[in-house]
Amino acid sequence: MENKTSYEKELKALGYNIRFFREQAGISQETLSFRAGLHRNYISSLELAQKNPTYTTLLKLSKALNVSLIELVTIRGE
Amino acid sequence: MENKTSYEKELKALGYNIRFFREQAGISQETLSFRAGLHRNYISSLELAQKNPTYTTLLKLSKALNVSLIELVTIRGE
DNA sequence: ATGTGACTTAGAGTCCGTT
DNA sequence: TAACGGACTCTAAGTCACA
Repeated sequence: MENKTSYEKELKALGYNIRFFREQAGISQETLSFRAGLHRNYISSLELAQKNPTYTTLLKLSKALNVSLIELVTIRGE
Repeated sequence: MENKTSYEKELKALGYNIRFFREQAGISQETLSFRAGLHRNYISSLELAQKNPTYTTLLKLSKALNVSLIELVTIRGE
């Protein structure tokens, strides 16, 4: 992907949150990928902020992690 | 697109909200498209729930409409 | 168990014209 | 002004191999 200029901060926060909630749930990327119906490598890319997910993908992730969409996209620590 | 089964409801709510906040702001699809840096026809498709925007596109819309992302995706009236 | 690179294909997003 | 159509371009998203 590489969208270095626009919304880099938001994508990084999203990736950080996905990893945070996933580890809090004590599950691997692979397990999350099963639950969300996404590919394991794609989960990895999202956590590393290398991809820009679609709205429905955000919904899948929020459902699989059992957190609200707002929590998923919240920018923490600033 | 056509994703009739999954997240149809959420996409319709999003489209409805975009239109609602746009009309509340008293601006045309074209004006909104300028502000958001998106194409006029694409705004139309989103309002009609025919497209599934990316995360950064949601952010552009929320910024252009001057509403929070949460307000944009809230499912009302049920 | 996760990251990366290369590749493929479905769909996001643009642009044209017409209703 | 908005909806609709088709034809595009680019990237989201899926799959595989290997580190």
